[in-house]
Amino acid sequence: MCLQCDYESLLRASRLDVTDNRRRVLEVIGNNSYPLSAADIFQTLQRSAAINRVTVYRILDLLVAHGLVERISTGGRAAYFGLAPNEHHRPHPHFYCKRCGQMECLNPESLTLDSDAFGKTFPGRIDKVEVRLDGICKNCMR
Amino acid sequence: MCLQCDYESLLRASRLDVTDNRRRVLEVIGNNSYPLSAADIFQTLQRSAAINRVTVYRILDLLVAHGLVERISTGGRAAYFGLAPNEHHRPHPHFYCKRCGQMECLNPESLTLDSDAFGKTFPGRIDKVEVRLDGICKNCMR
DNA sequence: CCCATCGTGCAATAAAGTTGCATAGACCAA
DNA sequence: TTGGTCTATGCAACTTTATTGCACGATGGG
Ligand SMILES: [Mn+2]
Ligand SMILES: [Mn+2]
Ligand SMILES: [Zn+2]
Ligand SMILES: [Zn+2]
Repeated sequence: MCLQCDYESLLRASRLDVTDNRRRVLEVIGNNSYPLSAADIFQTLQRSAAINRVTVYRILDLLVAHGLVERISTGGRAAYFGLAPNEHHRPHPHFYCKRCGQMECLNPESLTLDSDAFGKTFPGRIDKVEVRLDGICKNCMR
Repeated sequence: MCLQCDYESLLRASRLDVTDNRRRVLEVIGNNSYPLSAADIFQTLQRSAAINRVTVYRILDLLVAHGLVERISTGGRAAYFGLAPNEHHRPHPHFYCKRCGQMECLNPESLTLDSDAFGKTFPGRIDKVEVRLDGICKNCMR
């Protein structure tokens, strides 16, 4: 959940036309405290007003391409989506429960790694560093 | 590439019957210096002797379940497979080139993170830590 | 008004992986 | 040897997740 983010402004800052659907997709992602799958987002949106599944995928691609949303891989098949790191959100690792499929955001301090130093010596372009822990969450443990 | 691994012994040590197909799948994975997709593995195997696509998937599942092979996620849709960490192979991060789809194994020292300490305080079970860098590889850069 | 562009919907398609079912060989007990 | 059971494999069908092609309506500038 991002209380400091104004989603319309975020869209405009990326020079994207603000449409209802784009704002709604970004809101669902930004108002949630953990990343969601495209199916989750689609279902949530459907509850308030009709939207097409393909439109959701296209908007997700768009928001990822413009750096507003981050595509996060899971140990499973579907991608998850969360707000991309920005001034209010530092990059952080995620935990993925392979039993219930819920993803958790971990504290940015909890696991640190010095990728800047590594990037200096790497002979390619690094766009993103993803740290994911897989396992069974607290709820699914008992 | 693992020069120290005897694939038949690895299978037997996991109490798996040694079949031609299982040995061949494990060999393709172990003899390669970077992780491969199921499709890559299937194609490679086809070149030496016929095998069914489904058999490859089933063997991969089996080897992953027994901890001989590691399933590695990419920024894309298909999973990649590499030898699981063992006494000869320390866990290490990977780099995934989103242009050519090639995955590289990075040096275990290159990016370190203290997940043991974190695990102590986490109220769930952590089975695996995956660190992946996404970007464009040296070859695709120019 | 005309035209171009854009956002969206809907149907079809694609990519990656999974499931159901049949069969052939291995193994074992009688 | 026979009969029974189990396992690995193959093949077809299917599922899940995502993408593409095409149509259409809204918008906005000349
Ligand atoms: Mn997060
Ligand atoms: Mn590796
Ligand atoms: Zn769970
Ligand atoms: Zn490349």
